[in-house]
Amino acid sequence: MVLLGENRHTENTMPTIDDVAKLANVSRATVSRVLTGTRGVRDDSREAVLKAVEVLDYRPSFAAQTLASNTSGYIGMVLPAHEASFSATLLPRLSLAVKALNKSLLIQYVNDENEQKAAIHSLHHQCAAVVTLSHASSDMPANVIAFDAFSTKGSANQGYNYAFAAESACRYVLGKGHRNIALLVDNEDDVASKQMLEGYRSVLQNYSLPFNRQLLVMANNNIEQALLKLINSFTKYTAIIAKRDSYAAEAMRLLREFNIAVPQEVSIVSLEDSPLAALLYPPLTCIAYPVDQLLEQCIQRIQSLIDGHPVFVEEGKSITGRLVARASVTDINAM
Amino acid sequence: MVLLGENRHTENTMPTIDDVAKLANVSRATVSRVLTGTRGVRDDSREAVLKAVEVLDYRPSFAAQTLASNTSGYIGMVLPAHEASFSATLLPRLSLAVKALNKSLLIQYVNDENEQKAAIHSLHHQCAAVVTLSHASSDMPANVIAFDAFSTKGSANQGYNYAFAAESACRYVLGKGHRNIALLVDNEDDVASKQMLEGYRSVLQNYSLPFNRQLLVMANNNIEQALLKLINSFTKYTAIIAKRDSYAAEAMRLLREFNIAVPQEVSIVSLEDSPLAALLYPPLTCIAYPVDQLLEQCIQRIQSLIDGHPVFVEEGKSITGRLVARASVTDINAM
DNA sequence: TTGTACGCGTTATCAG
DNA sequence: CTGATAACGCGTACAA
Repeated sequence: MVLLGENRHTENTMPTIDDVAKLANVSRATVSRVLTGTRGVRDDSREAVLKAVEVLDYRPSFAAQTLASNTSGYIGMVLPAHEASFSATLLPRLSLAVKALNKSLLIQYVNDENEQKAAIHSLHHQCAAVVTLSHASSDMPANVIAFDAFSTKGSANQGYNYAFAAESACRYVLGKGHRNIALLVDNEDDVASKQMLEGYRSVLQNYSLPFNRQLLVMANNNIEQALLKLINSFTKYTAIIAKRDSYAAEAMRLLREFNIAVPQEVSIVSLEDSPLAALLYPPLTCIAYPVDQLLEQCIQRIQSLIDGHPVFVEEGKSITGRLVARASVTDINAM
Repeated sequence: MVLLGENRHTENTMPTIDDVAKLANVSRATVSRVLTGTRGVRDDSREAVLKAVEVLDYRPSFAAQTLASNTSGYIGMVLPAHEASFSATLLPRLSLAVKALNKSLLIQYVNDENEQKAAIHSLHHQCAAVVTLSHASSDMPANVIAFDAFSTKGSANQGYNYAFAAESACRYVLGKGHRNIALLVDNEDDVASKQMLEGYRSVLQNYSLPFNRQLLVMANNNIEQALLKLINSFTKYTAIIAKRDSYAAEAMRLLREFNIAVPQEVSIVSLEDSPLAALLYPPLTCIAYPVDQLLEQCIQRIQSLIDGHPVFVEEGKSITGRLVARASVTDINAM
């Protein structure tokens, strides 16, 4: 038997600002000043302080800082647990940005919408800003940012529009001669999924094509089952538009098991374009989700939330996905 | 004495424990007691407090709590940015566990080992525990946990042993008749990669097979280039053992481009088994990285760090990966 | 330029 | 069981 974690004899004497002050022969205030860089400090004092900091390996306490300054040092982030793979691409960059702002990233994963609301509620007091995935309800506190929907009450159509992306995907496969297009979304309540459906239907209407409810498949946290239902139905489809790469990947896997060739018999487009997309076989055509631009906007928003500046949003600049053509779509006309 | 609350007219003020106390006609202390459940409180007082909390939508400030209680409410986590996809599988579960412990998860991504050290250093004072990926140096503070290597100085062989996993993978493909096995690792300095190499060499020795340096390929953050070098060399190999699923996936992609069939011409095994593994074509055989067990150990360790209990680790129970046989390995003998 | 004193929201301590 | 009061570590007017 091995004993781990007997830290009782190591008295956790974390050095305080007073220790530094004492060692540098100055007052607490001076130490604080050189660390925060607020006011001018005489050079020798500054050096003495810095040296003392070095010697003691002193780090100011985040907690005490936020408490004293009345301005939270935290940026909160609440994420759906099932979005883990996606949020992973966000996290490193957001973490970096947050560090640049001299703040700390506080993260909480949630399983459903209720937990999400609760988490946001419990966090938004403690944080300078809290960003969350998927559209926030309209009654959210002022300092919560919905990552993919920045729309403030005044300005509509900001943020990413899944309807537009779905439209692009539709038109793309339609241009390749496909007329029976299945749509792969999350579930009934998901706002993005609703938007996708909207764009999908609008394009169908434009092309005077009928809407077949059988071709609308909702993952509902069990993409395999949902896909099996589609495959087993005798509905005809030659193209699939998936909300996520993982859905597309699962579709590929299943189709392969049923000896349905991609893209010869069924073409697939995704609205994500994660690293996964290029690794699949065949490589996945995407309307790429514009993480970079969204991220930049998000960071700007955080910035503005921190220092009170109002957000500056260019009106015409809506964010749209880029088409990344790969091999998962075939041209029916050319066959 | 009754002080009328004239502080309510500023809209941005979040309710404090004093507000609750006033509304419930008790003292701060009582409020704190019912909220933390430390001491018994008369029923009517308790109810009054709870009601007041409800009315004001009061949430205790994390910062103030950690400051006052001298026991940090944070669990820190520092992660390599390039491990994003992997850490994503960890985060949700860890977040949940942390919530259960009534603590908050503080995350920081880093780009290299120096940043990692700095981050750990800056965090470990503020946090009850900080967990990090990849092996921590031996001189780490007592409250940092290396997720995949729990070994304290005294006890060897705790945590996950990549050498053992690599051995398993080797023996597996050797059993399938492969004799020329390439090894795909991160880089020279990575401890896990070193372990893999160790296991690899030991098995080779066991089978009296020569070690060919050409078959050792290091990704060095550019897996594609590294793989190309292997492919372009005229070294013979019929099997590849990859540290990560993404490496294996990239290998599959590249081999396909060069018209090398997997698994007919080259078999592949990975030491990870992420969701990606089953989605690839052909599905990827793995020595599965035991996230679940590691996670459980990690959480126990955090627990023990929090409440000072020393943790008991059963000596014989070393954590090993499970073989998940899929289609990416072929039996040469049977061909 | 520097130091003093106070406040931030909470928990711990001690007295009733 | 409850209530005052003292920490906790730090920022910051205000005074020197």
